[in-house]
Amino acid sequence: MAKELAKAYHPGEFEDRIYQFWESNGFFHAEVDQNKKPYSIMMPPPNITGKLHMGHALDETLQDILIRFKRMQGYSALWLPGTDHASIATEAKIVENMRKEGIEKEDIGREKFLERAWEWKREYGNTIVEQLKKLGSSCDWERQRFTLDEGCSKAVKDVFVRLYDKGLIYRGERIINWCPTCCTSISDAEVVFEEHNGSFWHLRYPLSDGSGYIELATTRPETMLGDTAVAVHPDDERYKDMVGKTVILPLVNKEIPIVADSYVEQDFGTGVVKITPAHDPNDFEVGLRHHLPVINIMEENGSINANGGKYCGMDRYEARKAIVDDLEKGGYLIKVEPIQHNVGSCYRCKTIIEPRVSKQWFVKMKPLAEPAIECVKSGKTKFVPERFDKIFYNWMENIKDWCISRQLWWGHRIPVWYCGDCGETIVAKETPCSCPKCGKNNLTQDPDTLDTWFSSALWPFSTLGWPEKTPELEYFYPTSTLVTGYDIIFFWVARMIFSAVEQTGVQPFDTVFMHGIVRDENGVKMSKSLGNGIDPLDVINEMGADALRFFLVMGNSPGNDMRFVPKKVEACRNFANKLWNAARFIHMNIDDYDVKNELPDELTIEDKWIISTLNTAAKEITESLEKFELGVAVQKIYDFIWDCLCDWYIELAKSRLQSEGESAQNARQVLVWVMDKTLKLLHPFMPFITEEIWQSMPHSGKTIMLESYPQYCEKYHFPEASKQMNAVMDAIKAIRNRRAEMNVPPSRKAKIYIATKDIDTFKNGAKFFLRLASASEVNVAEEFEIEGAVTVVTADTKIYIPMDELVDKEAELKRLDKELKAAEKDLQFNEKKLNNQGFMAKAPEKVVAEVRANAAKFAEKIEMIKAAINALQ
RNA sequence: GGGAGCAUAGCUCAGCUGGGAGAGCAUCUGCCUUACAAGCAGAGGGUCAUAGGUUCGAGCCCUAUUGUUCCCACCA
Repeated sequence: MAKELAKAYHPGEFEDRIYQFWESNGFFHAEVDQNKKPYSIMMPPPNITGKLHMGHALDETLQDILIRFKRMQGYSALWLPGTDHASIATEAKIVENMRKEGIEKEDIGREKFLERAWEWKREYGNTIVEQLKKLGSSCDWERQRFTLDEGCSKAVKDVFVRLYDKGLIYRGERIINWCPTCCTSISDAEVVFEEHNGSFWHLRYPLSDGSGYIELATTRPETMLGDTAVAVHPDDERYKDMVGKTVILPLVNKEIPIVADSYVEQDFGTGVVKITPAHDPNDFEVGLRHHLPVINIMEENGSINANGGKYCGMDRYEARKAIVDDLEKGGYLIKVEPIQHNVGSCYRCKTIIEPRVSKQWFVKMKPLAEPAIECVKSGKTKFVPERFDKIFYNWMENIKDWCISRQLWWGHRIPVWYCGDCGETIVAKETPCSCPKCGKNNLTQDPDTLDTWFSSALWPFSTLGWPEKTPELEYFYPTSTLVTGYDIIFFWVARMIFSAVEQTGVQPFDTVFMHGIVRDENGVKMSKSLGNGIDPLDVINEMGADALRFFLVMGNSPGNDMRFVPKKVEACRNFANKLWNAARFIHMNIDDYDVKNELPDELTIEDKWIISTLNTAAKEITESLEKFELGVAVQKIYDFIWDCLCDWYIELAKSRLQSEGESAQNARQVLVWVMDKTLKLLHPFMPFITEEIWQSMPHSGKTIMLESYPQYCEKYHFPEASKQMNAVMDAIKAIRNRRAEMNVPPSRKAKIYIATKDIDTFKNGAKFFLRLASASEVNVAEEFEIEGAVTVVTADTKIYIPMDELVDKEAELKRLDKELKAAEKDLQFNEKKLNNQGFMAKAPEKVVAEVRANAAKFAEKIEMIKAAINALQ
């Protein structure tokens, strides 16, 4: 570690070195330790295909702040990192790469494909992890996990079998969302609805008995190939007579019935709906109610299949065109209306999804949802901010069964085998050698894999060794806090809750700390397609990780979105620079001396003031952190460092430091002590700079990150000294203010006369006026008789500055009069309250006392101003 | 259709359980005061969206309204 600090703050020169120092010393590692309380966070595993973006940076920063804070508070703080195999995204990536070589995945087969995938994972899967380190993330890398590693696989199989045995996993022909590009089913949560400008084709289907037509409208005319009925509302007078009749399906020339179903809205369109059970979720339901055949007309890639007759082989949109043409030619098309409607597309590839009946595996959600809701209702898991529990309830209460099978190869393969001989279905954790029913070994495993979120849903406990009862699971589980964005409540948070409650019987985490999205400077969501994303690594290179981290929590409240504003990052960098220079100042003063990091026996008023202020700050910062008010905490520490420590205490200390002897030595010690505590308070937010400075200061211990977090301490509470110091500071500010108003440069010193009842305080503080209020000489007494002076009044003082040539008696009187009026208004405000019986009777005593004190303060000030006016006249 | 958030200084946003409104940036004034011009000392700037209500007291709690963003459901 560097002993001396470089002349300017250049984070790039030490951040990597410090990270290595921490990591190589194992400071991030957390152990089961019965002498400590556990605190645990499971990192939301980023996709192995991912690249660090601002969203990660925010998420990681928040977690790191919490974990460093708790670690310093003495907890055994585990932050377990890992990555997600991201089935669809990764498989798409591999397929894409193979295509460049002219290979399709079917060409090489499942095994070879998986070999490639694992190879890809080995090569690129850790990229994002390495990037996380740049942020200073203090995770326990020794415990890093992967959602497709052996332990996770074991947990996944275990859960699958348990749920199956309980009847909560079933296989069935259902209508699911099909992505023709990814060629797999996806869950409801993975469908994104967007408004599209489409067309509403009005068609006429002729009645079989030749008595006329029935008119209906559709946005997807190609699906008519799979129509198996036409539906009207049972109460609809217009069509009452037609129910029970049949129509001839145009182009297909098939007779299909007209059924009555209350699903149809009479007022929408023509009040008639064509029913295509195989390709529309609502129609599927209608079909079930009326026992209609289900005709699948589509291939996996979205083209029309053999059931589509002459349209077979055409892409769905090509077929749409052809069918509309043919309908028109046949006289079946009445009109085409433009319509705006919502169309679902695949969250990953944006392809318009196709509802399609197919055989898939599902998790029965109702029985799982109820205990999960209860888990949050009872407060076992709390959302921060609270409002997110409503979103959670709403989703959970209306949840449909979860389609978990994916027609992909990269992922957890479904642990189900089918017997080729007797048709038995075997669900097992281990590959069975033979069919338990017929004894033959003609078994084939289900080719599908599971939804990625099925394995991430187990993350809080699968990472700790579940289903084994490991010491880690025992100690760290349930985990303490989950930090994540509100955008994945459904995908992940909700699924972790119901999975944990079902499998482990307890909540997966005590608190869910939600954050928002990082938008660009104009409030637009950052996205690859818009190219408005900002690379956190670029920001780190330019401003430092500490500045980026600080920015990400400053002025941000839980659950709210934020904007990335470069100017603000710069302000945070400037703050780091400020601290850096404060440290350099201290070095300048201590390097030639032997200075201990402990408080001297004798403390001056300014020492007591800064110690007391720091003490209060420590209390408030801790409280804010415990309430997840990180933005508030960071503001407090910013104010303390910049305003209290740098702008005041260091300035106040300068005169003492220039002297020799004990007084200077005491000042050095206080500076070192205060800096030490300050660095610790700041460390969770700005880990790098605090370590770098801390190492350069007198200290014991190996690293600041394992030091204890400053706590409020009664013996550092000095209310009286603080009050006195504040009186002096008020007077200094008032003088500066007055001089600035009169445009007097600081170089122009002047004598000052302080009239006050508190002579001791101001005689004591006289030296501060010399340096900080441009005084050439300070006189303190109860009263002065001075002609033609500039007068400054505070609650405790009346100060005369004889600067004859600057004194304009008229202007001075005017100014004093203005101040008098202001003070009188203040007094009135407080007196009004004191005269208010309701206030006196009902307001808390503390508030009343405060108002009383204020009234007295302003009354005194008024007297001072009046006296000053008299003296001037 | 259901639900949620937001509306505070010119801009971007804080304001924790109700006790006379804050920060950063921007603007203006004066300063190289030997840690820091990535700085120092000052200044200006707000009917806290609107209208009611509760309360001794409301930016904060309640009701309604307007504007805005988002989530869920879904329109054949």
